[in-house]
Amino acid sequence: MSKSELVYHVAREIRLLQQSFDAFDEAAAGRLGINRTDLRALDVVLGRGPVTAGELTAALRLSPAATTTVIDRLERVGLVARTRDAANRRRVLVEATEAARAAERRIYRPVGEAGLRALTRYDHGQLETIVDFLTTARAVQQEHAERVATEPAD
Amino acid sequence: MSKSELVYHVAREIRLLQQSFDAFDEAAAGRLGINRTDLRALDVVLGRGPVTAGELTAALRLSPAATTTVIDRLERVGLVARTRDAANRRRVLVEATEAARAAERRIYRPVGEAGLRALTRYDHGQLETIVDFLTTARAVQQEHAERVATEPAD
DNA sequence: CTGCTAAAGTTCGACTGTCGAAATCTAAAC
DNA sequence: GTTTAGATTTCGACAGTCGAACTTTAGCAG
Repeated sequence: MSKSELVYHVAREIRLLQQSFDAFDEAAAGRLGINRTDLRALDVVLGRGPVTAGELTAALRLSPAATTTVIDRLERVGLVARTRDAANRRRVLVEATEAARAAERRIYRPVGEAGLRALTRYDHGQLETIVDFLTTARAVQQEHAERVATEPAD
Repeated sequence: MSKSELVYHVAREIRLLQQSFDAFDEAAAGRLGINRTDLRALDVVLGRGPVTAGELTAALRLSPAATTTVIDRLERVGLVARTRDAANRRRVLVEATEAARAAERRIYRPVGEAGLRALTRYDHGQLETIVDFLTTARAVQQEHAERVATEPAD
């Protein structure tokens, strides 16, 4: 394959990879009977441990009002528990339940392990190339997201 | 950096890359004054040329009803034109306007070019590694999306 | 032709997720 | 002890999506 063909493939594969992540998230949300926003919230809670409602608001970039209902929904299906912070009773702490951690194991662990296994196929230099590529791609993407967001409207 | 550190970085960078794509789409939608669904629809129309409402419904995985309103919104802001197919007057053809193509040039072309430039830094073998990585990652992701979607509920 | 059935979109009413503003409850400052 | 500020929730309104019913057009059987 020529270099320009490879470049074309990279562009194409990136799109497909995005779509496959999307499909995975959709499947995970469906499996848990929750929507995508709630899944993102659960991800944050599972990843960072007990978190305040305010932190969740910031992490999800939602309004405080919306975050309240997100927590309500997750609590109602038993994936999250709400407790008032003993040290500062204005705060609400949101924590993943055992059911949520079990779901995490069932859903995310297998794909994580498969990912790691797949990466063992690459040698050290190849992994460096991959990391470099991912970092560069992200930098380009962020730079242009910034440009598009700030550019004059017309 | 050790191999296991590199593997860790790959996982982390993938997450960040996803987020940066998300941020870019958000910025693009904001710039055009439309929502994310409408942006996806516009993407399809720009990419495939004139498309029927039914094809759009399939591509976006929306209901026909929702697709109608997507087209309504895009038409109202002048990014898309609706015409009845002369050959089969039940069909509605949706076509990108010149304004939409101009927006595409302003928003997407610079990032596309930057992406291509960035890829020229890699030699042939490195590009092969990158393509292989992307293809593998997608395969893993798709396989597990399938698993999660079909697995028994508990 | 005529009438019937299927196809492609649209309209309508209901529901869900999100928001801004006002309200509630708690902590801190004076 | 009253006031001010902080964290979350409640409330009313609005946008996006859906399923079901409806409209228009095509294709076909008689």
